[in-house]
This record gives sequence, structure tokens and C-alpha cells, in this order.
Amino acid sequence: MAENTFQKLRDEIENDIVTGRFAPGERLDEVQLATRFGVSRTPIREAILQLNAIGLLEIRPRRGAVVIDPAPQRIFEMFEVMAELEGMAGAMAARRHTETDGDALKAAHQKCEQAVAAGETDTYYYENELFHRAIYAASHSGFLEEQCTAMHRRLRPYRRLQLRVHNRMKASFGEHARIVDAVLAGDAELSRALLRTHVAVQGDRFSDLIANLSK
Amino acid sequence: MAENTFQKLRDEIENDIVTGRFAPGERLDEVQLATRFGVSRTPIREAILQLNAIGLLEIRPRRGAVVIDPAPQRIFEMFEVMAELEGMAGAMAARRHTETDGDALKAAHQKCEQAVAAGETDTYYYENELFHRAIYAASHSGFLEEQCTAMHRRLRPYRRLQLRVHNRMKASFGEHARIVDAVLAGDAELSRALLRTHVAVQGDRFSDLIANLSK
DNA sequence: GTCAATAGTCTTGTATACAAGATAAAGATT
DNA sequence: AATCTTTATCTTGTATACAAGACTATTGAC
Repeated sequence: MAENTFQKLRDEIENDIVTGRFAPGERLDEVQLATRFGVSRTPIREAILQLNAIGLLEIRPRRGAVVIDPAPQRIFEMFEVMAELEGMAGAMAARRHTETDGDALKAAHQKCEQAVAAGETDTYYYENELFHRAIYAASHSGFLEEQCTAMHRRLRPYRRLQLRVHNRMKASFGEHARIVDAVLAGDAELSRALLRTHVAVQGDRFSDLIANLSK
Repeated sequence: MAENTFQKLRDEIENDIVTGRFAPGERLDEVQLATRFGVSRTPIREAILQLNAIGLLEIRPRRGAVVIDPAPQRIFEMFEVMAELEGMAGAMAARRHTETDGDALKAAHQKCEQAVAAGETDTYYYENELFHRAIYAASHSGFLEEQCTAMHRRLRPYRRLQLRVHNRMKASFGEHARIVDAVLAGDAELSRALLRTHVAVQGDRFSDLIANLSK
């Protein structure tokens, strides 16, 4: 394997954070993690430091690392920025997508449809992620794609909460349909607007999110 | 001091990168850095790992860390994203700025004016940074402010190149003036548009940048 | 019974040691 | 003479050791 231990550990721990296995505010014990992964503290520390740099962990000097626990206000701000970036990706995708990009987008959309039909929220959650990635890829901007993917990952725990809200899955899918049409039609500004509102958590959706946060 | 060694080292090395003391593509020797800062390799490694996480360094397994040397295409993409975020910050600043924010913006603008009058590019470069930060702050979105600041730092070496181009400083200042007016007038969409084009490197400005990159 | 102070333990932060892969150099073979 | 192979050195990656600050629990005083 070409990867290093600390890189695998970083991905592993990051995954545990964004999937909620490590709850926000929870402290990460270095020796505990070290024994769990069967390594020494050194690579654990290196993984933790990287996650700190990304903004997933906060390191309080001499007091250890804790999972960032953003205030609702901050979560809202993160969704705002995400919405803007997604809108940008959508606009670029509309202008630049190739036939292959379009096919990939349609395929991802169909997979979402199957999940909706089966009523499987978890599957939809997964396919939804691939749908959005298809748009990032179609933007043909490597940097934007990376930024969007990183933000998407980071907001994963909260998006998961959102989908639990009654009927959100169907509403989300309906929005996807219009997005696909706009992108394929090459309408940059419509794609931007649709994706912005699709991603942003405004009005009721924000209160729903906050309500679900506390439990 | 409350800060840790590795945090200070991270800031120090990061600064050396964005100011160009470490050239793109250059390899960072751990023991060399360790002796330079009078510490062991451990905190150096931890600093390097963090800079890797934020995308300033690339770590090739068992072969050390090198300063990221982005292709022109990628630099262009970074400016595109930066432009979008700045536009967003401008739009929010226009809607949300308080009287204090407005005063700070005007003050920063005046400092820029003095630098232009004195013909001091380096001073302008510095005051320009403060001008943009005043806009971020006026957006009243802590997360957006952080993202913009981080991007601004990361693009610092290339923005410095831009200002060397003949007359760019005066042109930049002229754009600032219109931006100040739009923000203070509360015109969100005009502020967005002006900041977008102010930050983006399009047309001639892109070729100028590329031309300066090679030397 | 409650609060405060002190001792003890635990955890982090840094240094050092060791192992393994990578680079470079020297020798051998064609 | 050039190239391939082998060996030696150097650098990274991980483990361990040690020091200092933070937390905890116990004991003493009010």
C-alpha cells in the first residue's frame, strides 16, 4: 500500500466524525485511539493535527482535541457558503458539461429516483451525494470540485438530519429533476439559482434542522 | 504564551511559503527546519502535516514534503472561487453592514488612497488586504470571513505578482472606490458584481499573471 | 456538611531512538 | 564506455521515553 499510516488514520477518524460516531464536543483521547488502531500515539497525533487544520477538531493547548461543535448560527453560515459554491458549480456545469458529464448526471439522478421509489432514506442519502458530485465534476474546475466535496463532507452530519424531516426526500428529488433539466439545457443562471435554494437551509428548513440538532 | 510550539511553527512556515521564501516545488527538509528553529523533528512534522491538510504542501510518501506548485489552470480556478466568495461577502456586507463597519471600510479605503498617492506598491498591497478584510467583517458571517481570509492568504503570492503589472494599483484603487459606494448604498447585487470582477483574473490580467509566474 | 488546598495521577507536548524505504555512489558486467 | 546491480548513506515514518501542565481525589479546616 502506498498510503501512510497517518493518512489512513486521518480518513478513518474523519469518517468517524462526519458520520457522528464521535459526537460534537467529544474529546479524543490519544492513547485510546492508539490502542484501538494498534499503533503508537505519534501517527494518531499527526492525524489529529491534520483534522484540526481542516477545521473538524479544535485543539485546546495541553487539554486535548475535541470535535468541533458549531453553534446553529455557524452551521447556517456554512450552508450559506455551500449553497453559493454549489450554485457556482451548477452554473459552470451548465456551460461546460460534455455529453459524458450529462449521461453521468442523468444516471445519478435515476439512482436517486430508485431510492425514492423504494422509500430508502439511507440509500437516497448516499445516491444524493453522488448526484452532487456529478455536478461538481461537470463544472470542469478541479479546485471548485475539491472545495465543494470538502464542504459536502463537512456538512454531512447535518444533511443527514435534514433528510429525516418528513417528505424532505421527495422534495429534494423534485428539485434534482429541475436542476438536471437546467444543467442539460445549458441554462447557467437557472442552474445556479436552483442549486442555491436546493442547498441553502432557509426558513422552515432551518428551524427543522435546529430542532433535530438537540436530540 | 498560550500557543504551542507546533502552532507557531505552522504559522512561521506558512508565512515563509506564502511570502515566497520557500519557492513552489521546493522540498522541505525536516532536520534542516528543526535545527533552524532549535527544536526536534516532532513539532516540525506536526506543522508540516497541518500545512499539508490545508493544501499548501504535498506529502509524497517516504519522499518528504514539497511546496505545492499549482498549474496556471489551477491558479485561475482558485481565483474564480475566490471571486465568487468575495462577491458573496460584498453582497452580505451591503445588506448587513453597521455604521461601524462602514466607517472601518472608509478608513481602510483612505489608507489605500494614501499608498496610491505615495506610489508605494508594497504599502498598497498591505492596505489592500485590510480593505478586503473590512468587507469580510461587514458580511457578519464568521464562517465566510474565515473562508475568505484563508483563500486570500493562499493566493497572496500571486496577488503580489499582479500588482507589479503597470497601472494595476491605480486600477485596483478605482475599483475599490466603486465597491465602497455600492456597499454603503446597500446595493447587494452591484457590490457582488463589482467584487467579482475586481478579484477575478480574466482576459489580459490572466495572461499578465502567467507571464509573471515564470520568472 | 461544604469548600478549599494539596498531593497524586493522568494526558499532552517534545525529544530521542530505531526501522524501513529512497537516493546516491561505486563496482561489475556486457 | 555505458548500464545495471549492489551497497552504503540519508531521510522519512513510527515507537518509546521523559517532562510539564491539567484534572481528580482525598484530606483538612471552617
